[in-house]
Amino acid sequence: MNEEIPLRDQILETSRHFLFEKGHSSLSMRKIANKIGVSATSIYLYFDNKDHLLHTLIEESVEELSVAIELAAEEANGPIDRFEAIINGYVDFAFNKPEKYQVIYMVRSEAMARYPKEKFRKARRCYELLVKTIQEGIAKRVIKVEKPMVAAYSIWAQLHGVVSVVLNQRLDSRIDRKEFLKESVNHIVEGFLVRTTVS
Amino acid sequence: MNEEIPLRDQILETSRHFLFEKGHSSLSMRKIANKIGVSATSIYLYFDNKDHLLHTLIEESVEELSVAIELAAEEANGPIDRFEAIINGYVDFAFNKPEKYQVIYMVRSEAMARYPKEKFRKARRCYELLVKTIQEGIAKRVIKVEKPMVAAYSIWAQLHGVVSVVLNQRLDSRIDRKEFLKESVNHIVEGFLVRTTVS
Amino acid sequence: MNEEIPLRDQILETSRHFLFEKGHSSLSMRKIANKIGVSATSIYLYFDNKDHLLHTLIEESVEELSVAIELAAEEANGPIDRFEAIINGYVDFAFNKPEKYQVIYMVRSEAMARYPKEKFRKARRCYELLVKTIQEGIAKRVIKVEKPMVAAYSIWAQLHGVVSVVLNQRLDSRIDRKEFLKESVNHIVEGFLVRTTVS
Amino acid sequence: MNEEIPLRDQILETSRHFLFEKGHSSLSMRKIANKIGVSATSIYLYFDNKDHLLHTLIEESVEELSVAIELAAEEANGPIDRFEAIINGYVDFAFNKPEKYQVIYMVRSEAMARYPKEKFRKARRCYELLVKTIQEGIAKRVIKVEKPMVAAYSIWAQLHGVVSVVLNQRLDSRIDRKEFLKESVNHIVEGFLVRTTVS
DNA sequence: GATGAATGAGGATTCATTCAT
DNA sequence: AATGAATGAATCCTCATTCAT
Repeated sequence: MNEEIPLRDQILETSRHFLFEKGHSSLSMRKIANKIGVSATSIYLYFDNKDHLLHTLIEESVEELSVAIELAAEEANGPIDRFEAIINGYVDFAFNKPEKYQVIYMVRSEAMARYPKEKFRKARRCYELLVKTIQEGIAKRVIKVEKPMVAAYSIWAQLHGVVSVVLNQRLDSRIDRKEFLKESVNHIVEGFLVRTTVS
Repeated sequence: MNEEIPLRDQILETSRHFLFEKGHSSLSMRKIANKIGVSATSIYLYFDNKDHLLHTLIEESVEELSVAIELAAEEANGPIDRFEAIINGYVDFAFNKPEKYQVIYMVRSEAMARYPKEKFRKARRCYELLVKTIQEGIAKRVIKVEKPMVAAYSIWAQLHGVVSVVLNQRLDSRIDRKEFLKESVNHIVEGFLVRTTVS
Repeated sequence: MNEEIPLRDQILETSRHFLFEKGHSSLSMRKIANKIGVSATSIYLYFDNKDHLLHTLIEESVEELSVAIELAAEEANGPIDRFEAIINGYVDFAFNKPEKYQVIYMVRSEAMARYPKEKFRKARRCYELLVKTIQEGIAKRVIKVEKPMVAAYSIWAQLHGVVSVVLNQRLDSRIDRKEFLKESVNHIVEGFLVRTTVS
Repeated sequence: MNEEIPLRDQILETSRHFLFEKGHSSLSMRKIANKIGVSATSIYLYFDNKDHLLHTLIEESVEELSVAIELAAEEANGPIDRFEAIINGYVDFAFNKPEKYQVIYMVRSEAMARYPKEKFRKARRCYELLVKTIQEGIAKRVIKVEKPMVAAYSIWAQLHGVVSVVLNQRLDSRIDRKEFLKESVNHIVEGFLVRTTVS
């Protein structure tokens, strides 16, 4: 591999790759090391143990997703614009960096159980941004939602469902990915917006 | 464990339990056997190997979900009723038999790659029921959808997203499960129905 | 398999087949039973254990080889004729019933260590016939050998070497089996015979 | 065991020992490790798997036998001398390093089927040396053979038969090993040599 | 005669991790 | 900063054998 890239990053990158391609249970320290071309011991110079590696993976992905969404949101004007920016930011991240996106959801219970609770809060940052945006929309009467928190979580959950189906290749082969995605996101969003063009 | 229950069923039950609680990668033949209180060898009397066990698990869950949905659909009158029955059937199954529901999605790529393709088709049975129901609804002008197949898949994906969030305990603790679920399902469904009570 | 054949014989036959095709280490009671289409337990109705089965296998092969050679020897007139009959009997048995022949040599030390010593003596029956024949030949001045016992063993060993090479498929592909065999046997025998056609 | 000897060599040595004493089917990675006093895992630091270990064993034995014979052949003058040197080289190797000799023939079909074909060719090196020597002998009219290739293979097969009988302890206890060997080799060789001392 | 259910021991192999260098 | 050697525990799976029926 490219020798310019710091080993730590190579480890994270390779881990993500394995996780994405082969799933959690076939991620092994040795395989990572072999793929990179270093000794397995070297990984321990950067990560205390496998859990630490996995947690770092999650943490960095969550952080990157948060930043991506925040960046997208910043450029938006007005709540509707920002609302859509957040959703598109989420979907775009998922498809542009699927390996990083998957990490957030793939590493399940076992590793998660040992994941420091406080770091979960970070993950909520952009969720709270969504809640705030919805509340603004309500105030400006452009978004129609009863419970912003519930709506925000629901949107997130639905988006995740839609994105997962595509990324996990569970989509029926007769359906066009892009069309499916556009339609689905549209459907998720539309119910929340106040119809401006009533005849 | 209860000695009345056939060992084969105990194995399946225990496997599901492990899968649900600890995730795919910590499901081992030994652990299953130990939990039940039999030798690991005994499992091989009922299943050729771990793959066979996992595939049986998936197969039975898919079958049970299909039957549950079909049963719910049968009792319905008219496309809208049936549309809602299918969706409720799905959600109810997920919450009444979460371990069985999870199995369908949890056992990922590795094992799936070796899962006989023909059995996937069975899984589509209730998906096709949904498509047909939507098409009927369109014919009767009670459902408004451009591409029934895309819509059906989208609904399924969104439902799965919503259900997963709850089952995986990723829901914000301040949000009430039931409310979240009701609101979400409502939101997923409503966009498709032709508004009958327009003022 | 043919239901006419007694199970005991089917077991022996199948065992020989496995031994010949796959070697000693992949001969398992279950595989034998599966191949025949009975339960593994059934084998124990006819054989106390695996050792007993193997020993029976050896014993029957040795017996059959002995009988074959004795039969061949009986028909011969005079020591030279009988000498050649014995050798041809050995070689013919090896090639007509290779699976039975191989059994005699294939099942090695481990099982042999537990093989009742007295049964080894049986195996010597035709060896002693050879010794006696040689001695007769010496008496009649048609065979020229200093130590009949040594010669007999040597002949046997050389024949086994030659036969093994062919049966184990270790023969160079450019060499014709039959020619190799004929030449080799010829060479082994000829040194012992008194040249009758000396000018 | 001696701690001076590299583990890799100890593994090979111990494997040979097991193979020789107990036969192929009771050679297990664990047993090897236990005998040496290391963990079974350690073997995998030097050999990819059991096959690799077995193949290495064969390869090294074949190589050593080849070298031994070539060395013996080099010192000889003239084809007859060399002819005998080769044969003696073979027999001497078998008796001086019986464990290494046995390896060449003992590891049968199963493992052999996966043995890289190209390495078989190496094994033929000294066989071809024998062929060449016979051809030289024919040219110089000291060896009388019609088909050198066939003869070479036949000699090899007969030698192997004789050597095996002794090494496998199948020799009648009343027969002296050395005498048996000397007589046998003599008998194998003599037929090929042109009688120089005709009266 | 024959079997199904069950098991303890052992098979090869992989794993995360440690330690001395 | 990096590694080679080593390991205990775990993985799936197969084996010969037993026992009740």
